[in-house]
Amino acid sequence: MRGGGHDGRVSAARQTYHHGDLRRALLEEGLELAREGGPDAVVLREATRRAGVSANAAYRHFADRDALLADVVSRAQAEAADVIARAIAEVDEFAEVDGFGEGGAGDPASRARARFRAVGVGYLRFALTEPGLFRTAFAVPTDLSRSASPDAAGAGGRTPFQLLSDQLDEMLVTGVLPAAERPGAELLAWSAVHGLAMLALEGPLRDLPRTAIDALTPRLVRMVDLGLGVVRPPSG
Amino acid sequence: MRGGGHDGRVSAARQTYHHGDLRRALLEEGLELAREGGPDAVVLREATRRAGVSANAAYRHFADRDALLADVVSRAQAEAADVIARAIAEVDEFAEVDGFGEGGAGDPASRARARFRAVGVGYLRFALTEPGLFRTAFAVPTDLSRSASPDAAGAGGRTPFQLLSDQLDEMLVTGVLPAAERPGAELLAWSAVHGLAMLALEGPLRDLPRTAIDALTPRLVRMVDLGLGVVRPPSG
DNA sequence: TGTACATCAGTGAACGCGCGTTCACTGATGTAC
DNA sequence: TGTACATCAGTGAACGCGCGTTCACTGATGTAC
Repeated sequence: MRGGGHDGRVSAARQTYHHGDLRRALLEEGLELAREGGPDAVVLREATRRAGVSANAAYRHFADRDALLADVVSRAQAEAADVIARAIAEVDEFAEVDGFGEGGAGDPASRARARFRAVGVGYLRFALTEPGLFRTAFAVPTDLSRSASPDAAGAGGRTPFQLLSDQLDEMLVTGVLPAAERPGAELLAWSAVHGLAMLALEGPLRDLPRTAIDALTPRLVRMVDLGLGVVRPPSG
Repeated sequence: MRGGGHDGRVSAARQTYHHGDLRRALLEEGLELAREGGPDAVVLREATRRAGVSANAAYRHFADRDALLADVVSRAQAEAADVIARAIAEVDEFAEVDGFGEGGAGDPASRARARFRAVGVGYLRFALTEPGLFRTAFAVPTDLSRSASPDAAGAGGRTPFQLLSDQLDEMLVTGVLPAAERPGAELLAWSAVHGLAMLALEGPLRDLPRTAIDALTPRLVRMVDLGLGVVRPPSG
């Protein structure tokens, strides 16, 4: 309520000459465009059109189109973090209800593994549920490094990368992950889930039915989990 | 020599009214454009410009821009297959020279593993050496399914996917890969290397030095190898 | 061997598209006195 | 409480860009007789 008398989304037909919160409105429209069509769909003119404002009004709030896109990327990353955090939380809830059965799903090591796998499951869930936002968050071709976007954090102020790091740390502490494998392990794990998402979204696997990808997900996170955790390689 | 008196690449200033082999020339220029700037850089007008021909001359040989791009994609995939096949061949050469030392690198199982890992090494080598072609071969966003491109085969008439399949079959035969893990294993392995390549090329890891990616490569293929090969998961 | 003619493979000009961005401007707001 | 004025946040029109694609055309080639 710090602004004027407006609250929330301002509809296309506005009364006042001044918009009141155009910056936020453009960001919101940009995010919606990204949701619908990925990063390339974040078009300045379309965002202003949807906000019911002239095309160049955007330049009062963003240096240029890339500045808007950079902010949209941050928001998309935050949404990804939320989905991943929720997947992790599901593991914990499940364990509390009936997870202490056979195999000892309740011990710290197993919990660490389950949470780690949940990061990958959440990542892929986000990719398949929100393909446009996913590509905006993690596959932006242009150079957006100038903005760096410190507010990319979603769940609990943590980025997707940090959520992944947290679980790897836990695996290290609980003895599931060899210390020698810890450095850079984020990138190895990230590569696997990112690759499946990209192949399914805009790669050669685009025509594969979504159920096939869903079936591959647990196998993929299992592969990463086990592949990272093996202490002594059998050969070479 | 079945055409006229021309041989190989025709230079920009050509003598005859008829080009002689414009289709091939446009394909070659298109491939070069892809090499320089990825799939988006495959621009019809630029290809004709470089071939020293008017813009619409292309329509005598390609239905539209996407038809040209589809053919370029096939060629890019063939180049990828060549690089991968070479990586596999290196393993064999290495084993013949001095590979029969400690650990038994010469036995069929180890050879199968080494060849399998070489597929990933070759894939990543291609991605980092020819980023433009790589993205053209494996990350084309548009829908190119109509062309299907049966001539995407490079080395020995095999596609990158087939080369990968071959090695997985060998792993199965030599007992390295459990039979239950074989179906769909291509996609799991492919995801890992594809993900690292995409993160490094146009994702959030774009600023990571190439040496860092090179250092990750052996760890990644090892992770996949071991993660796929574990028969009995320790938990859940 | 010569010639008429269909076909093929080019040309030059133009269209429409939608974009990002800039220009000179004007309506609304807030502040000093 | 009123007023002058700087500042802020919009407007409308236009520019230039490069693209894919279409149009009506023309030069070169090959083939039937």
